[in-house]
Amino acid sequence: MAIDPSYKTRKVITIGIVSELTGLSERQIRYYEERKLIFPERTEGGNRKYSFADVEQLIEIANKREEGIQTYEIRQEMLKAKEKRKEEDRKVRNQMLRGQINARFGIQKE
Amino acid sequence: MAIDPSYKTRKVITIGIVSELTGLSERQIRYYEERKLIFPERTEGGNRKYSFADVEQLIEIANKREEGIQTYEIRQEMLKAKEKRKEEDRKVRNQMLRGQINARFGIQKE
DNA sequence: CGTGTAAGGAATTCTGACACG
DNA sequence: CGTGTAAGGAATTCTGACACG
Repeated sequence: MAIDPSYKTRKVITIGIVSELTGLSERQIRYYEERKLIFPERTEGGNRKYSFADVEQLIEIANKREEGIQTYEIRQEMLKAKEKRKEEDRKVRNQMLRGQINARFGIQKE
Repeated sequence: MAIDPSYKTRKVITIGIVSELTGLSERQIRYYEERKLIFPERTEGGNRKYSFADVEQLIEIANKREEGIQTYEIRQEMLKAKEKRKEEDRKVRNQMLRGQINARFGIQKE
């Protein structure tokens, strides 16, 4: 969740390729960045770099746009989903912590 | 083995990024292609596109070059390894075929 | 053999703006 | 709001060649 240089999340694809992969115009892709729906990295020279995860994200955005959903709403949904993931993460951490405690001090029934 | 548009094998990375990822110069990367050690695709405009698998391949090549192995030898090793994979594949297919036959006509012991 | 480099040109990408709506 | 486009410039990539070794 912090150090993940995997194939899916490494930002290595230039905008032209992303355009081909998604069917979106470069204009659209840049605009969705402006609306904070996507967050490419940059090369030294300033060119955008995307990951496969970004490509998938863009395809989802394209689908929602086709349904007439506005970028602002899409952003709200994304933020909501992010909160949800955080909540899930918190629960898992608690579970694990509980597990650690039980392992050390024995299992208290009830 | 034929239709695999996965993150690992999709050719989507330009040579500049590959250079950063591998630590090799663009000159070296192009030369290894000339020596048939790597096979990028091309954009419409003629620019090279590599996959993550290519990047890994290049790193292996770089390691072997550091050991002083010549590109010709590296190519020979690659071809040998490829033959080996084909052989393995052939065996697996035979196993599966045998399985099919047994499933239909019963298992002949000995 | 393997790699660096300068050369000239072409493909790619960038930003800010105008347009339409 | 979301997208197209022309504009000018900068970053990226391409090929073929010369150099060294």
